[in-house]
Amino acid sequence: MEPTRPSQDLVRALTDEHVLRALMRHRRLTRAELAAEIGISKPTAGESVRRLTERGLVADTGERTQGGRGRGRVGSYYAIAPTVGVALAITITPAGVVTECIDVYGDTVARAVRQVDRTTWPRQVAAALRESVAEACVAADLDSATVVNGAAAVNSATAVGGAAAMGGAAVAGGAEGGGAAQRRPIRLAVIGAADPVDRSSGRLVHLPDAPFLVGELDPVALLDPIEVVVDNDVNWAALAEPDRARDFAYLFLGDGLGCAIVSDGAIRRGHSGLAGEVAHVLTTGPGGRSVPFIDVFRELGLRRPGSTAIDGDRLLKTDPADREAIGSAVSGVIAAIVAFVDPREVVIGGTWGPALIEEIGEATGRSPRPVPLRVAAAGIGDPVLAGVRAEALDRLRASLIA
Amino acid sequence: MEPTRPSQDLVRALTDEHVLRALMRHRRLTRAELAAEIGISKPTAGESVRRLTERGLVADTGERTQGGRGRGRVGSYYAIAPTVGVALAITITPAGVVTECIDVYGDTVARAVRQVDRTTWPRQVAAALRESVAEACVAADLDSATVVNGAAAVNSATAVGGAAAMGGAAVAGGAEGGGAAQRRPIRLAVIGAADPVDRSSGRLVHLPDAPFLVGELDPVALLDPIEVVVDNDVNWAALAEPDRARDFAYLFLGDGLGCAIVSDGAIRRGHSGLAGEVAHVLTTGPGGRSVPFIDVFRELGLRRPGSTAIDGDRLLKTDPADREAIGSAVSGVIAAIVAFVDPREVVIGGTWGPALIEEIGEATGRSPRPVPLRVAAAGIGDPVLAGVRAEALDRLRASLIA
DNA sequence: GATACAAGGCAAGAGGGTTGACTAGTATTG
DNA sequence: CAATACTAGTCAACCCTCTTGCCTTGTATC
Repeated sequence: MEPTRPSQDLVRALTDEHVLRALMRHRRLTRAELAAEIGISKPTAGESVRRLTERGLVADTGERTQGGRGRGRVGSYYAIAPTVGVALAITITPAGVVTECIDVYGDTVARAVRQVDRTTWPRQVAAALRESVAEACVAADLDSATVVNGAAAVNSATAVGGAAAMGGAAVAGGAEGGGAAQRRPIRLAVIGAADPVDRSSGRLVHLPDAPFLVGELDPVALLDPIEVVVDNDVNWAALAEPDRARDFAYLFLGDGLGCAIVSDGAIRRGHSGLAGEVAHVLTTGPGGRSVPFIDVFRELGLRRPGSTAIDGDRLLKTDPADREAIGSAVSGVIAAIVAFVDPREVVIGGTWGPALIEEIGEATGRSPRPVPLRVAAAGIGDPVLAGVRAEALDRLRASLIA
Repeated sequence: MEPTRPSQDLVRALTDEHVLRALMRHRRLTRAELAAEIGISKPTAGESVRRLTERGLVADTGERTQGGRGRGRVGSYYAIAPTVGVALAITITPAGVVTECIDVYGDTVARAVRQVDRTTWPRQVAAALRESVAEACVAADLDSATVVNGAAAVNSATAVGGAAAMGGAAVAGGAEGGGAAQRRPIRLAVIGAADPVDRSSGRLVHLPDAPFLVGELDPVALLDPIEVVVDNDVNWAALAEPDRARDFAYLFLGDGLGCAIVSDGAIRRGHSGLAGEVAHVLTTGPGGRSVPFIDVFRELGLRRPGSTAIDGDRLLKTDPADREAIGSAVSGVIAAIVAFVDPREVVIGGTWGPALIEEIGEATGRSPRPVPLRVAAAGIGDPVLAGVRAEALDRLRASLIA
């Protein structure tokens, strides 16, 4: 170790971080533009770009300025090097697995969907996950390969066959870069799964008597060399809510029951990651008896036969009395949320929750501490995937800056 | 504005912060010791001390080294300047008001206690708060004045009469320093009150049908020029728990009901500061009906007549059936805590809670997601005051470093 | 071709930090 | 009692990063 001058290192690191962030925002900038944008001098900007280029994080795009900018010398555009790699954003539901590759700009550069047959999914999910990732890998490699070297297409097509695509060329850290066609490594994966997730292991867990949709799965082991972050889909959906408050709860009422807790601006997961697993909260059941939330649906005969899931379709066809009973039960859960989380608002999502917001609101209005309710934002596309994407982008960017 | 060199300013600020923190830890250090402690060079330490002395944050204590340290030149001890001031740590309960002055080292330099008559407290609390603060101010001023100049004692004794002591000499920012006896300003106050506290206003609020012990009070207005932080006493008591987990809940079961939520290592207060107000959580009441937690005590006839408080003394004399009913009701509340907070453990405190931990534990053990219970640490002295002190110390230190 | 103008590089200098030598001052030791 | 050992603090020289001002380079316009 050389004597290390911590303070000076810190200053330099800060400058480099500013440059990287500016390039993430604007995609490409000349050194002069960087200086103006960040508020540093031109020589400093130039030095930082030189350092970052040496580290492989930044590259000259080859593009030159003169885009009708009038007279003056042409400038060189720099951008984040494509070789820094991508992140995977993955959602796992009973219906299938969706995998997307996103780059540092948040663009989706590849997408793969694997449907799973509902009746046999417990076995197929792991295979679907592997295949979906491999497929997205190939697509992303092709994408970058066609830019650098069209011939690489043949090479990566062979990787379709199996999981070899993952352990081989495209895994993070393996920036061998021997040939002309340098692959983009996968730096990390963020996964949203439609079941409770254990915080420490990242495994899907089956809570007693609670709906269990995807089944036993260990995504961390399946994607082994890659850094993997797994969490409940409801948490990710909450992350995607627009204009979200610093303190709110996202109550998901669908085939499964879930709740995301956002407190002081961040998702709170609890000790083992199971904060928001509402199945066993005591609430008012039919007849005014105190029962766990999930049992309300059993007692009303609304659980899917042979499964732990709630039958949302049949639930929506129940008579007013049952709907009122459900509204009352949900309002009991909301009372507990109000007591322990004190949210500014409660967002109601899921397949059947928004349809019952009238009944829920009426019951909540009668409680001693009413709270504003809101239906989850529809948005475009899958809100879970949107949240997973946002997290993947954040972490991908952070991994470059660190 | 001069051109400002942001990066270098940052480095200097960091060095000064390190020096201040080292002095807070060790109370007094020579410049050579500072350099060794922080890992900076001697000239840098000397420069930082010079800057901080100029800003009035650090002062030469007059003490010299040679405490049997063997041969060598004597060094000058520096310390945080006494004139930087103190913070107030205050607890407000139905029994009275306790005010302590603490310095940057966490030492209590003055203490004042004002008892309040239980039967007439609603009016007297505000007066008691004012008097208690004034008394502590005088004591603290005497303390510092005797060090600097004994004659100042007469001067501050006159301040006992009323709130003038606060608006006058001892208020933060007024570092007039005209005479030789420079007072220590009060930089801030942290208050623990035995009732729900509104997060935005700092006022004590009365939730419908919940126990209300202290009564309407606006501590922020009462201590006006000083920065004031007010929070529920249960939250502060949780802060004082030794070896606390990153995720736990502190359930307070006494005359009032309360719960502190610690998630990801910090106390979570919710949108309006009412997170943990458990009175209206639905739980299992006598006979298995779903009732709000607080109503369990009404139905069992355990609320104090003419008041909203729970009668802890009578509660402890109930028969086994009632105790079991209470244990069951508490376990329902704990089930909700487990669902929304997912704590590593639940700490039971308050006047009667620990006595019923057997019954509570038994009922909790039967739930689908049992959680370890623990009786709140006894500790020495008032746990609430300990937590308030800790927060006051933190904020006092932060106010110097910023 | 002369001119205007922007990108980028070079040289000088500011300001924080570090090193190493030096001074000052106190104990121990012969 | 003088020599010695040892420590606190300072000084001078230097490193590193950033900034400013000037210069060069190269393109577009007049």
